[in-house]
Amino acid sequence: MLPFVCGRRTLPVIGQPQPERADAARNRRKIIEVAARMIAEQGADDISLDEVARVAGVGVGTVYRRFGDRAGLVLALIDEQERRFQEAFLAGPPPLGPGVRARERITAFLDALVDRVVAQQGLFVQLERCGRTMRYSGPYRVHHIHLATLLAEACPEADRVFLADVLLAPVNARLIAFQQEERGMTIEQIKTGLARLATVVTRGYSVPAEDGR
Amino acid sequence: MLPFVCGRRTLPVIGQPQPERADAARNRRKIIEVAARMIAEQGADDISLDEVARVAGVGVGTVYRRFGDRAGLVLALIDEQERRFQEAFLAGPPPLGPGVRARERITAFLDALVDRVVAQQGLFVQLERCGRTMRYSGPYRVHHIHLATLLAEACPEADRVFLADVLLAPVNARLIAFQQEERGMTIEQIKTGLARLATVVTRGYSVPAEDGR
DNA sequence: AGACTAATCGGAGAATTCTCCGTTTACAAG
DNA sequence: CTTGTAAACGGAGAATTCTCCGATTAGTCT
Repeated sequence: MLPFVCGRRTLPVIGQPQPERADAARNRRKIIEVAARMIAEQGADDISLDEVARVAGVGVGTVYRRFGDRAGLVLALIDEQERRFQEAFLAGPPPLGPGVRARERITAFLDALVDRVVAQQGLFVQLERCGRTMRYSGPYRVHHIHLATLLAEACPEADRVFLADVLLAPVNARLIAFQQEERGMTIEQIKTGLARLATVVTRGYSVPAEDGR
Repeated sequence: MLPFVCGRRTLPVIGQPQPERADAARNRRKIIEVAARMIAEQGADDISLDEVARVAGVGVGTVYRRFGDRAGLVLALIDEQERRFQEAFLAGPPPLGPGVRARERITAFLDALVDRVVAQQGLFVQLERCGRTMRYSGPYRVHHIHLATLLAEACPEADRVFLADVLLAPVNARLIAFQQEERGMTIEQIKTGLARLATVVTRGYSVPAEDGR
């Protein structure tokens, strides 16, 4: 799976990445368009790549050449909104962007991340269903680095790499769906819970644990 | 998927659950045996149910009749060890079983759960790959109730239902695999991190959050 | 323009998951 | 032992994901 395809283009052996050929770029755009429309109409499940290819007027091989596999296409669709989100928390207005203390930004980030996941819930669920490492590729790594950086500022004592994984773990498309459907929780309740968690954690890690661990 | 199959037997319309017919029980056992052996030999990925059926000497239809789908078979294999684990934390010796204060049991439980997931890591990963609600079925619910009960004792102020989800979220086969392979963490480090998290959280939730949330 | 080459195209087909349904079998009642 | 019937069997086949490779085309170099 995904032997050479990475992000937008095939990796060159060495040197400058060459642009995609015109027909390839056209097909990429067309496939993304069609897939996005079909998902908007009938949900992210039950989308067969065969059908996407047929509607887009290309062969199945082309879909797989462009995106590697199902997860690759899903990730491409996620990436569209992801870029905007990343800009918001990296350079947008506070409290999501810089300008306030780290603790506040952590809460704002988790809050926005919940919205982010809910906005493309079906796609995020698909991402987990697919290729095995996709869950922790691309967007996850960016979120992790960002959160770990904020944690370093909020509680320097903590193991920020592990703690960032911990805080990101509950912001999971399937868990959120489960909490909504089976526990009857609202998004607001989930956000509130995460905010309190972040407060407790950032505060708690500033003092050593009682058993020294 | 899984229209009638639930746990070990087909649901009767009403009244006492009837035992499986002899041939059905024999096939169930044989399929589980064969699947377990194949997984021990070649890993949990790359197990085709067609092949399991062929080796077990039954038709594919039988496999699906017994277990509903791939996830059902995976869950059945998980259940074998799960029962022992549940006995251990419900009625076994402390600190996993009863006899010490809740905080200690929470740490012991997370510790044991990590071992539990690692012991059948491939199967747990499969479980997430498969049917969409399987991740939060069976074992998860039991773990959640147990942890929520302990949390109620350790920090009565907290929203124990949500908090239990939060503490269970990082004990995830794929996340652990990712932390091991890509972050170079050891199981020991993960356990230590979770223990500290549990300490911080149970301690922190005993006092109200600063912003009142 | 013409030709060369490397990238791309596309669909047939392999592998896999799961469904359907005609046939067979267990087992309980007479 | 026979018979009735509900349950189980099993394999053909539908649907889907992904691979392979001969045919085609875009872009470049004379």
